[in-house]
Amino acid sequence: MQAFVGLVRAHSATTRCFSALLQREHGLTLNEFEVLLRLARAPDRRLKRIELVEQVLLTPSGITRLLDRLERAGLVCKDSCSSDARVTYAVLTDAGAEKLRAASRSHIAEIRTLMCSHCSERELASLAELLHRLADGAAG
Amino acid sequence: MQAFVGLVRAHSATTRCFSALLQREHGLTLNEFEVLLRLARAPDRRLKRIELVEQVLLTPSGITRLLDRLERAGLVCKDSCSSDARVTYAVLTDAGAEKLRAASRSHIAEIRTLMCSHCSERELASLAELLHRLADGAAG
DNA sequence: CAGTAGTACTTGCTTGCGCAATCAATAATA
DNA sequence: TATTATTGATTGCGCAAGCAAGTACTACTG
Repeated sequence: MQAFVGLVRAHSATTRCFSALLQREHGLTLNEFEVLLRLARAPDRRLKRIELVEQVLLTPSGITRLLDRLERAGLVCKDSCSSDARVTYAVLTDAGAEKLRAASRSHIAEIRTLMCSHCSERELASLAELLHRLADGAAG
Repeated sequence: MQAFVGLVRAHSATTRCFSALLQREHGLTLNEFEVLLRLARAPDRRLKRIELVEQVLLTPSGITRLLDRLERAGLVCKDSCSSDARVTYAVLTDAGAEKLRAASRSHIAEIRTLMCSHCSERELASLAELLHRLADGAAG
């Protein structure tokens, strides 16, 4: 129970920190940043929308709108699938990759500072492990 | 970094789980639930708005609106402060206390199930500790 | 082949919340 | 005592995201 309250608090505290910074400096949401990150790591820098839904834990409608915004900004573009006309891919553009690089610099530095200044390397590792277990438990 | 991604994922996964249930069964947001909880624990079941801002980690405007909703629902009422005319207290009503009791039953059970089924008692304790440290680090 | 499920997205509507600006009341300074 | 800061709370506005309903396509079943 305490753990859960901690989770909610830690999330809103850190999130507000980071998203304010991301927003101000690069005009990106945390979720948008994560989507760009996932795309950058994906083969051919492309993912189906439904894969993003699972990875970023938004609802389908959330993903649709998020990608709309990124597309309007030129950071991402759509592509269709030849084998299944229902699916549309999201593809990271060069501009998107560049944006991600720029945002990563300040953002990741910020995260490291905050996280590391309060926890040891070892603690962070176990924290990450526990959280992933929780996330999978709740979503899957 | 992994820890941070885990934090975001774990939060949105668990949060969506719980808040969907709370919403459906009791018409409460997670934040609303937390506010009711804090009020119930406070002396005289009353807190200044600013105290809630700190405890629940919303912005002042968020608290104002949240309390508006709770007030319309009759779960909370306002009270003014005799020594400082700027502050207004939020006071838990009997209906609010009753609502909290009802919601707690299912909600807390749900939380325990999810959390405990994936982590040991010991792990949860350290998780809670780490998260609180992070939250305080980011907010304070 | 129909016809029924099921899947991948999209769209309209609503909501909760943050930001910035504002007001009112108190504290601090001249 | 006047004036300026500071603090607690509220309000207008905008935005991200969830839900529910709808569209388009594919896969199963008789």
